[in-house]
Amino acid sequence: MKYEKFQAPKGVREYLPPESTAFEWVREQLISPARLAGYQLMELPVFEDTNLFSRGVGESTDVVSKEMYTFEDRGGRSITLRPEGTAGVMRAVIEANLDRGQLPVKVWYSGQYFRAERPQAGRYRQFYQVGIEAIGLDDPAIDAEVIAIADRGFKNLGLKKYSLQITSLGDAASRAAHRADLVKYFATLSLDEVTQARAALNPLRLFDDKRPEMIEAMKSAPILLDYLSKEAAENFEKVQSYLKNLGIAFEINPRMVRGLDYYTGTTFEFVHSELGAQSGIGGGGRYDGLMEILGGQPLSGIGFGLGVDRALLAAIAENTVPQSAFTSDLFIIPLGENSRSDALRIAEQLRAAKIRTEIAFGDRALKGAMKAADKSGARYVIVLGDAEISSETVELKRMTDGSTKSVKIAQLANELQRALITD
RNA sequence: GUGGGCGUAGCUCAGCUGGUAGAGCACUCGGUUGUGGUCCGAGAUGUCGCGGGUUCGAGCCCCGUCGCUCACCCCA
Repeated sequence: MKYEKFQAPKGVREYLPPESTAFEWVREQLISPARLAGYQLMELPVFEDTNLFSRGVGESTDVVSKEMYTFEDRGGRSITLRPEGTAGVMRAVIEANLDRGQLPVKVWYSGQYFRAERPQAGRYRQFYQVGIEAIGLDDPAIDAEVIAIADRGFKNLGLKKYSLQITSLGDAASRAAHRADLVKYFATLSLDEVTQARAALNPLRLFDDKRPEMIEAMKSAPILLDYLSKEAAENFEKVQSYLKNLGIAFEINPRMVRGLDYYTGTTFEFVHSELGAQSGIGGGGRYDGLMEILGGQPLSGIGFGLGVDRALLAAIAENTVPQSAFTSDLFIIPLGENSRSDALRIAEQLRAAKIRTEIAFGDRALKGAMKAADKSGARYVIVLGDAEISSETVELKRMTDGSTKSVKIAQLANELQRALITD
């Protein structure tokens, strides 16, 4: 009787050895700048009350209207697997009253997110993001710092073929004035029903329409940047000057539209040129009303989410991933049943001394075990048989040149530590 | 959700106009008794994604299904 095999659910991306090493590296490079800037970890649930997202992210977004993994739990609650990170962070900050303490609240997070889309290059149903949020202060210098942290993450990866686009969605007054004129402008166009519906939900979305005739039609549409209030315009100017001073290249893209409704003010996106259709490797922006909408104080915040999967694809495309598979310092080959126990004990002691140690398991011939040691990339090898155990001495073999040296087992840790430094 | 391409050994793939499967790499063992990387030799492995149909006969044709992939859409 043979059992049927299982497959991973559709659209999930898994990282197995040896590739997982690269994934781990990318994630670390992306988030380390945030740690260095004083952002602290927030570890949150992957599922939340469905309303948190429909209210926070916005009903008009595709993310909420057709991409959420929503189900009822055993208590009859409507639960949704998180499609993005910011709403959950806000909920936790409000719930724990972190916004009553010193501001800004600076946090980072990392984990998987879920959207029920058709899978594609760089687009998965479960994907990984790292992100940060700086909550509670509306200071353009924070905007610049947040962008700089994201940019440093990509620089850490060695990426070059990416660009930063920024714009400002202004404050409430700016958007209201613009929206009125935009709707008037749409009336002069003959839009099909679907497009009209999108425009009704969020007029800005038409700027993202990729059909040639729409791109043409939107060319003379009023631009939000021209409607910024004096204060919003000044803020945006400051952000730009800070970025210039930081030496971070950017271009202003007044037609940029983000997929989440909560964005206001400074908004940005990192785009990589070698990734095909799914080119966004990260993005974020300020969200003035989000916290209040979610039942908290009317505080502003800004943050970003960076795509770990896509950043990895970008690093692969630019060939910047280091070849750093795990290699051990010492490979122990026990010969015969008697030496197994000693091999385990010696390995344990060496690891306690931070020496990376592997053991050849199973009943392989010595030749096969040596081969395994060689392939593992181990720098030294010892064979442990009856003779070695009774003499308490092993031949420490250096794999690079095959040379050996007699070493007392008790002295192995010291000897290896010395040898590994001078090598 | 819509459309195109694909699905053969662990991996990369070949398999001509239908006649019941191969290569390279990897893997295991060996080249005399306890020392790797080269070389030589030997060996194991597939319900040809799954289900149904056409046919004397299907990996090759048809339908369905699952998955992968690319694009639309959308976004990380």
